[in-house]
Amino acid sequence: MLLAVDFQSDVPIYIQLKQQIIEGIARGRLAEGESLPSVRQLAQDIGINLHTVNKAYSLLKEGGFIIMDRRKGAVINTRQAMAAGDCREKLRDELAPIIAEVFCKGMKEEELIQEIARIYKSFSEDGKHGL
Amino acid sequence: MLLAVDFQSDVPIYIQLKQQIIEGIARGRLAEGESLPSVRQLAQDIGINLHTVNKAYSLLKEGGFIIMDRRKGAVINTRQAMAAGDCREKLRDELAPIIAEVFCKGMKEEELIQEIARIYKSFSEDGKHGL
DNA sequence: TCATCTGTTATATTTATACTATAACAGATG
DNA sequence: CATCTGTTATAGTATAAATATAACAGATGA
Repeated sequence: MLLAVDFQSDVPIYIQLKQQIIEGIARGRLAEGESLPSVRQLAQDIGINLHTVNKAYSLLKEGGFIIMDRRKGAVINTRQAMAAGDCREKLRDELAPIIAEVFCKGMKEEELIQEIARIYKSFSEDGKHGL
Repeated sequence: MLLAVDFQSDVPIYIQLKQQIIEGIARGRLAEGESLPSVRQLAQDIGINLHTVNKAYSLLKEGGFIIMDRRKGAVINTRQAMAAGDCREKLRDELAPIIAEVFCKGMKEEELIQEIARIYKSFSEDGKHGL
């Protein structure tokens, strides 16, 4: 899978990597059991330091998205393992400021939900091919 | 309106202020035409530097949420007519990583939309009292 | 066995951002 | 005229991001 890092972004590189890999899993481009490049390889490919990649992998491991295997490297975990833990509260804290802003800007509930549904479906439909 | 700053949070103080004020507008606790405290007053109340408050106000002004008036200070702006196209793209960029994560964790579309609707309604219902 | 790859850890440095501190200026207020 | 306002400038400190090297133990394949 191709990872594109924006060095001008105010989003830290290790966060960009983490997000893109999670999106890759959601879209089925990274299937369960598949291996990610080694921290050194990926760092070299992108042109960044291996510690930056390692930080992204550590977050993914912490979130249950990957498992570190001494032989196979970073392996995409099972969906069941990813589902562990409740994410509702974290989700609300992340969404509230975003929704408040578009609410003030006059976006209607139906428009917002339509936008959400569109993003969600973009994952589930891509996933059909990957799984 | 009461502003509660979490000094332990990894979210910068000026972002917390901005978000809470936008939420205050969304919930109708800050009505159109109402004035916010002066940067010096608010900074003293919270116990932070006036520049931190000023940064939050600058972002709110930039986003069209308030208007700086030499006499009345920071005044809550009239509900903005949404610049639809511009807002949508930013919205998608912010939502995609969040939705990808809960998608991987197995949250169904209906659950997600229900959660979104709940947050949205919490604004529109609070707004009934304020407006 | 041995060279090579792996993740992991440690330490140090540079850079950027967040926050604070102090000061000053121009416009508005009473 | 003293006092408040937002705004700007400058400088300092603290923390986080990213880099640069280095080393270690486990695993791999020749």
